[in-house]
Amino acid sequence: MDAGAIKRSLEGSGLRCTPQRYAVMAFLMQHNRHPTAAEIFEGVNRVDPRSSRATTYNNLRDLVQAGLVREVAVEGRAARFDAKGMRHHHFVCDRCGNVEDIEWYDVPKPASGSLDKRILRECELIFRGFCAKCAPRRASR
Amino acid sequence: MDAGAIKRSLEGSGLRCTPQRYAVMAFLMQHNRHPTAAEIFEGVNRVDPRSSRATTYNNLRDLVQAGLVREVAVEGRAARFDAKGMRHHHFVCDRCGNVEDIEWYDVPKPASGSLDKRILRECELIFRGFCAKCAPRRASR
DNA sequence: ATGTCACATTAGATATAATCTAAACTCTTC
DNA sequence: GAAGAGTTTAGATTATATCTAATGTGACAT
Repeated sequence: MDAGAIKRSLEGSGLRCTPQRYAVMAFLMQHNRHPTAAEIFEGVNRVDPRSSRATTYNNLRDLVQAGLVREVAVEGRAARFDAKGMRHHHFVCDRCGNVEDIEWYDVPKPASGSLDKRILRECELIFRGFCAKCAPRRASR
Repeated sequence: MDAGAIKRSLEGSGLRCTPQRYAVMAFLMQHNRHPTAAEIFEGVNRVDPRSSRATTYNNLRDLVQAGLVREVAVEGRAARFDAKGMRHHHFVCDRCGNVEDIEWYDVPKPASGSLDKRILRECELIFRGFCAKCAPRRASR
């Protein structure tokens, strides 16, 4: 996705394309490592248009509300974010905590009885285990 | 699960059955609402044997390590916990943030190609949408 | 071109969640 | 009853996120 496309998707969601907001979005699209807010803040400021912490958080909130970014559900302290490109599931490493993408495939819905009156919007799979880097060393813990 | 069973499962995992630790475990077994650490702390102290915050966190960590308790993966600030009884999936309400259980059913594993060198231990589904209480009011947001 | 208004950004203060520290306590075993 | 591993404690500290109030910015009607 190029610069114009990011701009259009922001404006299509009723958000101005400010340098700070653009930078957050662009950073997320280049990194599919599911960075934390702190990493995004740092990464965005390593380039140039210095953005404050509050702005980074504001923009992440706005982007999530606009549906352009997803907050990834993982246990652990800091929230992690993910540009909503291709759908995918997540793999969380028990040892190093990294979150990786797993190719998307459809998941069977629960029986309508167990859903009850709930309205289902989406679902996501979380796998756990050892990532490729940690698997060989899994003895130490 | 009665008092003796909790005691036995703690000791079976090499953990002493202290009043504070017992209380955390018992609280989690009575509430399948996936309380946060703060709620557990409060709930445990509402009864009696006053337990400090650090102890509550220590015990939660120990119980998770022993495999008796699961830390639930949800986005949002505070970690949530879950006594590992029957397996189940989770439903997170977009509006009120509550986490509810969905009856367990088996989930197809990813193609071994997309797993690569990773070692898979378990997987969990997270559904999102509106819970039964919020579904009728879903317009306001 | 300029006044205005909604939207954005900022630094720093504040709130919230989790962990650390060092001392004290409590079993169990000898 | 001394010793040692494991546990608990209050309070300090760190990490993460949000709030505040002032300022900046751009679109648009006049």
